[in-house]
Amino acid sequence: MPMEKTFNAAEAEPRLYDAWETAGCFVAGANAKPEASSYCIMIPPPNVTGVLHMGHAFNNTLQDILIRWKRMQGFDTLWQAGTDHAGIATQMVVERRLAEAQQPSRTEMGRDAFLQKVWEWKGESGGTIVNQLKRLGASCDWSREAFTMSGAPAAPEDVATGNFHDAVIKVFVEMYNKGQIYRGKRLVNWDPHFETAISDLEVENVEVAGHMWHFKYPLAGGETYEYIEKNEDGEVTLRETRDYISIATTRPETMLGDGAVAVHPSDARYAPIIGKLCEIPVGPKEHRRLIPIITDEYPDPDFGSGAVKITGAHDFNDYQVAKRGGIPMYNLMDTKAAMRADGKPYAHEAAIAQAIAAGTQAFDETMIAAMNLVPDEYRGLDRFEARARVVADITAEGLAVMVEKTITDEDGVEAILWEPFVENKPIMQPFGDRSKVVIEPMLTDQWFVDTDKIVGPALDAVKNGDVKIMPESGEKVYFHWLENIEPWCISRQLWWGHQIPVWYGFPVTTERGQLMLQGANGQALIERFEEQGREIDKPIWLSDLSPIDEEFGVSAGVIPFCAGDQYELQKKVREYLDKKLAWLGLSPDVFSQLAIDENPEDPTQLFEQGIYGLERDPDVLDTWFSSGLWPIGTLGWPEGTTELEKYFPTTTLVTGQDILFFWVARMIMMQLAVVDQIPFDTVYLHGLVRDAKGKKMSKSTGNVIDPLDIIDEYGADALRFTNAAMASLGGALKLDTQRIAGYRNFGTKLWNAVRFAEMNEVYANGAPTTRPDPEFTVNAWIIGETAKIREVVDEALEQYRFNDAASALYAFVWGKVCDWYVELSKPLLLDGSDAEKAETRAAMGWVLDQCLILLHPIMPFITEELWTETAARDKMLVHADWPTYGAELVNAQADREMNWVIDLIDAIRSARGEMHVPAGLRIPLVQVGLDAAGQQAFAQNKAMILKLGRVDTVTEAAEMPKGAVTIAVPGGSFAMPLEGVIDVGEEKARLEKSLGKLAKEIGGLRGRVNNPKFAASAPPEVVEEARENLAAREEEEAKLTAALNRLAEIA
RNA sequence: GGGCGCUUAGCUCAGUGGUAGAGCACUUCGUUGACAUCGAAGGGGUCACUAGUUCGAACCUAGUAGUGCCCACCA
Repeated sequence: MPMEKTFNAAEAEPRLYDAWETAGCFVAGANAKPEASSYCIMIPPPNVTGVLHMGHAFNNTLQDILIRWKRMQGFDTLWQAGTDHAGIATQMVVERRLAEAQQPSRTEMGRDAFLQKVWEWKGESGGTIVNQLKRLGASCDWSREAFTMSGAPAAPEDVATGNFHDAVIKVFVEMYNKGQIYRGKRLVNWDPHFETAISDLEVENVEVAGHMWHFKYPLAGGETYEYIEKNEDGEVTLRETRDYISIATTRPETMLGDGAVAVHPSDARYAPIIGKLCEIPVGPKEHRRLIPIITDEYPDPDFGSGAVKITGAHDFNDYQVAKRGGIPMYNLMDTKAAMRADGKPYAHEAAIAQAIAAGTQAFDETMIAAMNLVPDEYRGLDRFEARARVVADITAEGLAVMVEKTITDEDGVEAILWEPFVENKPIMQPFGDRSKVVIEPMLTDQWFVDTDKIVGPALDAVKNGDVKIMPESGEKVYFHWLENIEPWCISRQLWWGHQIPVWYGFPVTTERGQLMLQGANGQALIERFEEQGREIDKPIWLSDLSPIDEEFGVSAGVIPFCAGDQYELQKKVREYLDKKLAWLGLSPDVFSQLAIDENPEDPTQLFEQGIYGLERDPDVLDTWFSSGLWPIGTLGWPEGTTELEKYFPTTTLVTGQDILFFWVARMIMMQLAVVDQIPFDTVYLHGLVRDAKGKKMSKSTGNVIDPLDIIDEYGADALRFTNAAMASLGGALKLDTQRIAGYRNFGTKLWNAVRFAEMNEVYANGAPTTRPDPEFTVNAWIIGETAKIREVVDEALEQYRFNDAASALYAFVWGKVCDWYVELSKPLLLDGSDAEKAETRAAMGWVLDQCLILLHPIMPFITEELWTETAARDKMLVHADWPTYGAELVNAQADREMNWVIDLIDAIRSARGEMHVPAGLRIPLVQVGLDAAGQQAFAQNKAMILKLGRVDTVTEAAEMPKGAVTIAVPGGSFAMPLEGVIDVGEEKARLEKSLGKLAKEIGGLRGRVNNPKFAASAPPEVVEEARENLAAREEEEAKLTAALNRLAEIA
């Protein structure tokens, strides 16, 4: 049965993928040669709720090319598959689904029920992206599919195997114990939509139209001062008596939390009022807060008024100033970024704040955090509403700075108007990358990785070349970020994620003076002892903080106990109690009954619920903290698995440059911090896949290309080939469907070349097995060409130049095999001798097999189909041996001869075309003065030349016939006597055009060859090449000039 | 403000010192026994600009002009 004319991708792809998977072709170590070295790629885990987009398709195509290539080479390969739990993204999706289904909200159903829902959703949708990756042909080892939340408490066994959770927890505990993780109250980026802290990287700064308002902060007690402005020459430009200080702000609502006004110490304008108090011009008049005017290096005297209000709890700059100056930082907003409505009435709070500003009231962090300085009338307002209200109120009171404005009415009369000074200016505003709402700097307790402590080895690893980042520009970006790295906020106020393994105890004292450590639920440790009938003989004042508490990292009166499991936790609590009792001078024996329960009935439950009433930190870890452990976590760490032994450190990481900081840098840091090894040798970074015009794909623009639609329409191979062809190092990735169609056509071309072979009995005796030792030039030539291309492909892939590999294969298969070899073989296969037929069939079979092998990593489906359909094979193509032949297969003589033949056919065709010889017309050819090599080449390939040149007869002549079209070849000339068919003028024009081109080339070549400095400085082979080139051009020029002269004789 | 790129044919892009390339688009011709998802031929480029280095520059250096991305605290 003859083959179909085209490859049916839709039918074949699922069938082939299934066959590979069923046969276990992708499992770790499949097709590995004995003693093979390992080659491992970790998939960048897509979000478990995700669907495949073009970025995934591109990224995974490159990984698959590498892994299939290495697998065929016989390496012990592993492409580790898996998905990421994607904290915020997944929680967002599930919450939205609950809302759509009109089910109780997250907060209504509570943490456990909600997590149950998330796991259900994971079970439903988690397979989606995996199946989509399979459609792309990704040859991951799915039997090892990992998940970043596997092994977490409450993880249903059917949706997540493995134990990533333990690795994450273990790392947290180890880093905590090494002091690389700490907790503290810091100003962090707060996302009011998700009500969680986020890291710097999750903030997008966007320029938006904003306003800058200018307000007067009146000096306390009606004081005045001489305000003097001078120009550069020191001349006074303004002098007036002021009873206020002018402040500019883009965020008036934060004025409510001001702790001071700062000016630069060198700013003479404000020197008279340094240390005085001024009034925040908002809120009820009788309770206006007074704040000090201080100096700090931060304000720029040349910007605005030179005076800056300091709101430590709502601005990152102000935070630094406030810390330096001991200025209280009043938090104004709740978790939704609405103005706080809790706490005591404003009058009460303001009075305390007043005392603090006056220096008569001591304060600490906890006390400040509890205070609500939002005036009663603003409480509960959204921050933007509050802003409008504050502006309106200040303006109404006349405390806005006013400016003159000249207006002209209809009659051309000018009038001067005073209006509030509000500048319209673009400001950079921070937005949450997921929520898209304005991020609020918030003062909260969070967990941080002390990146300074672990960044060094990560920098060194790239600097000394242990880890290579490609393209190289990525290394510069990497260095720049790591050298200026900030602490990494890793706690998130979410529910979906790895809950932080820290339990808190509050050392407190009861009325009886005996309670020592309790959780938030009030369950008290001491009561447990009393239940057990043990009397405490004297009161224990454990609420007194001690060096012991410091040692355990007390923060805001809370003692954290970080532990990876219940035994550790019990031991830590016990250790704390023992030490504290000793410090108090009590016998540890008091708590001897606090025996560590080595064999609890249900340890998990005990652990999860906390022990002894301690409360577990409700927060979860940043998703990137866990994905930062992807390399070791998926290989089974902390167990010393054979996979870990074999595949770690992994080989290549292929990922988008947009997650260089999020993921790549952190993986390097964390792997080095945890196991003191680099996670991979090479990082291949690529850009964002864009549309044909270079625009970012987005739903709103409507230019999103769905890879699955592309696969449906053109097949996975076409998409993959396009991806490979786009993947130049550091190149732009513009996806054009026309291009995809072109590569689909390429597949069809290959298909039909094999179809031709099949029709010509190439596979009649089964699979092509051995490479023939060719007698005939055309076969020797194509075998040499194949050998060259194998070297090119390997070299390109070694250097991650996917586009070079793809375009070399394209040019070879289409341009050499199909356009020339198949055509040249036709006279041999159709009319040749038995020997010619047999050898050509064998050669063609071998060459096409090589094409399938070399193309397989890029186009796995169509090549596998052709491989298995043409003949019975020992192995599937996916496991075929990758060839190693090279230059030794190139036959220089055959090369020369075939190139001469090809050039001749080209010249005949070109002349025919330009002379408008009808395509169907067979013409006579005259050969003139051909040298021996030419004679031989012509004679040996005569049938091909006649067929492809559409020549019917060949004669020899001593001289060029008149009125003929001239074709100059090395070693002689040919003529096409076409009197009556051709136009003499046209031939003249053709020759002149060729001569013109030649003259230009010859001019350049002569200039070089005749320049003594060229001969002296250039490499000998370059000089030699130029000389040969010149000689050949000159020979051609002479022939064409002679032809032109002959034409002149006629005309 | 800092950093990193980019500028080559109508379009999208390769090309890192030695005769300017590909695909698509365009023009002409073609139902030649693998393929019209095809074949043959052809047109089309001061390699952004300027100045250097070099025997020789699209490529190296410096600057200029566009343009894109990342980072950044100017209230």
